[in-house]
Amino acid sequence: MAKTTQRTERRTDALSKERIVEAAIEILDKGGEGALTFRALAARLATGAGAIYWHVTDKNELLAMATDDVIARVMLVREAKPREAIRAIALGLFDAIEAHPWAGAQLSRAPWQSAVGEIFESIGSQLDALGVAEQAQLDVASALVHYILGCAGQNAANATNARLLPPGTDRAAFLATIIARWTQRDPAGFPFLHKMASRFRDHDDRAQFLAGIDLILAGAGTADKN
Amino acid sequence: MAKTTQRTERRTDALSKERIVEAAIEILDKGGEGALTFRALAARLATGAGAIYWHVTDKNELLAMATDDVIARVMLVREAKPREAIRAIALGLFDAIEAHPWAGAQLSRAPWQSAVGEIFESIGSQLDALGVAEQAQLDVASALVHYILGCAGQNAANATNARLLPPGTDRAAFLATIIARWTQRDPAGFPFLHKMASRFRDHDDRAQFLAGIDLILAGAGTADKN
DNA sequence: CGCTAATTGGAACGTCGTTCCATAAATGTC
DNA sequence: GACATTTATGGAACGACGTTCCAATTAGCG
Repeated sequence: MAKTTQRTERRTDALSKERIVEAAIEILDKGGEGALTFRALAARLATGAGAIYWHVTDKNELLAMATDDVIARVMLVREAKPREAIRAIALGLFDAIEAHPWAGAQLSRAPWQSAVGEIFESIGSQLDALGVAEQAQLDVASALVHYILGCAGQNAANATNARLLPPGTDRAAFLATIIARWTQRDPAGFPFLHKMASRFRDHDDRAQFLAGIDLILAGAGTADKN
Repeated sequence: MAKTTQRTERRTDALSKERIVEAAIEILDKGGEGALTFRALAARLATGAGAIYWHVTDKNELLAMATDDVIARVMLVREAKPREAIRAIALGLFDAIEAHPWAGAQLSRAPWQSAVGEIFESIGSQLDALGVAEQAQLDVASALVHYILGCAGQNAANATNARLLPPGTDRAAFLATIIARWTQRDPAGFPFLHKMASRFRDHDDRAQFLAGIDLILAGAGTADKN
């Protein structure tokens, strides 16, 4: 018996799921979501498109694996205080999605990905220690995850737009354009947007993201504990 | 002078932005996002693809207009109490997205759409009356909108999956499958998901969505006013 | 070495968004 | 009413994509 089931590498440059995902992430980071093509991937790996399909079933699977890969690196947070742990997880996700916007788009588009399961678990498992009643834990975890996914989608869209805009355009000008477009049709009909326009322009995305997390945690009745 | 700039209809079945958007919505509602094609649209309108491009610049624009159209019908809420107004807007959006899942996907993918501006305004303009401090209004409105967009994307994904699954599959089985897939890799590593699995299965999406809204409003310090 | 199964690379298929263009219909001008 | 001009139409054609197919190559094994 004792079949040597041991997998020996065919050759050093052999294709594998890992190498394919790695190359896909590089392409996505450099060129954005639209740049990931089986042809581009095949060119970068110096092979044909058909060979890739031997290791990967789908473009969906490929995107899912790339996203899981990028997100998993961030979920390793170990903070003692539950409140800080949740904030650290959230901020880690925010930074990861800012670095890899395509992953944000993928998360909000396919919320049943295993990465979302890990996010759910990481956040939810802190709620006990935070003092959230067991009855409310699902609601709180779900609200946090949905809020994070919403921000993820928005960040991804921002990055995509930034890629399409002339490179010199800065963020303030971009936001001003958006608000102008929103309010131009009926200037009197958008008092709130007008009131907020200035604050909108020079706000810090990251700080505002965190403010949303704190808002939800505060709503869970954990304002001044932990 | 007095040029008769008055537009007279070319003929009764003439193409127009309105008719195109209307047909697009019908296709999207019946067949989902993947069914909207310029060819399918041309067939339904009994014309050619090129003719559509005379009225519409892009598929993006088409999807944006369809989404704006479907969302605008919902933003007309007029409630006296600000808290109830926000809840009514949110629930209206939830129902609209459940009826037109493709619109949810589009919203979370393109958050600078004018529909999002209207959502922002509708919600934000209630915060004064709700007693939210002006300094916090942007944070609260932003958290609400992002949460809603996150749920929108998730609902859209659910609907798409439901379309792909065998028609008999019910929601409980689907959720059980997801959770099983999430937790199978390392059963001991996902205590929270296991603890929540049963509650996950038979929860009411709409109620949970509203719970998230209330959570954020509670965090804004408006728990027992209005 | 020779056999089988795993793996490769590239051609080919069908579909999509979009562009192009030769018409046709409405409008403006005399 | 006839002609020129703008507005609008519909279908052919282009290039890119995801995916499938398959002949050729290579690794493992007796």
